Amino acid sequence: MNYNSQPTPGKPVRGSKTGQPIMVIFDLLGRKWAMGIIWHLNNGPSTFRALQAYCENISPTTLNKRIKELSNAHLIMKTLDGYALTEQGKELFNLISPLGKWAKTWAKKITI
Amino acid sequence: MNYNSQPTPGKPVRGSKTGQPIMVIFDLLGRKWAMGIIWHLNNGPSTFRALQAYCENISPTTLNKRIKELSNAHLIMKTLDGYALTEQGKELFNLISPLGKWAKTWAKKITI
DNA sequence: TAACATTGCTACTTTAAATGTAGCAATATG
DNA sequence: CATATTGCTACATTTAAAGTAGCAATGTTA
Repeated sequence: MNYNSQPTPGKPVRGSKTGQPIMVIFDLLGRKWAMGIIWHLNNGPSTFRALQAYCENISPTTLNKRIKELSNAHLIMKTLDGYALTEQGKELFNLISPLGKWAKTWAKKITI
Repeated sequence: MNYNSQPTPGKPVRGSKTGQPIMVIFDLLGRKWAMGIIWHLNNGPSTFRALQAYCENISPTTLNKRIKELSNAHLIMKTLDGYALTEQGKELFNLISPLGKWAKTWAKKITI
């Protein structure tokens, strides 16, 4: 089986030979720093180096890969001010943003 | 820098030296198959082998790691009927479930 | 305008994560 | 008792991510 390194709807990804959209998104977001990048960019456009600084330990190699993948997926784009969320990226952020509040209560419950 | 393999609130994870809950969640869910497992378990309890079958190419090694991590995070648990979502796992599913519908429209827009 | 700083990378090596395959002990089923 | 199923573990291989160095392009300062 041959999986594309760029998760694309309609093409096989890990978890779905038919490329079900939700599985494509899980594959895309389930890569290191992908959600963190989207989370951060909601604060406004950011340069490559600023993103690197935000994602404390990300290597430029990995950051560059995530940027390309998320750009290909039309979730982020390059602007004169740096990388920024697209309209679709903002939509996605709005969907995952409730996780922030939930995570805090979750953290309290599971921490001894 | 030494990161725990089990993302834990309050302990450093990739992306947050202080272990901010949202970063812990991103680290936990941003591992292969983690979200897929939660997604699938919302349909009801599932055995180890059934989960393997659902996550078409997951190796038992990786599945076992994800199960342990998600169990430690109190998102899934073992029951007499197999692995199942905890109450917190159900809460998390409810937060990520809108992604399913959104992913479909996203897929249409980005597919040529 | 020459020197220095910043940005957005690429190249390369090392380390960690995931995959693939085999197989075994425990329990259930015929 | 034989066979099947389940829940793994062990181990080798492959892939992804991290870590580090550095360079070309552009901007900034003296």
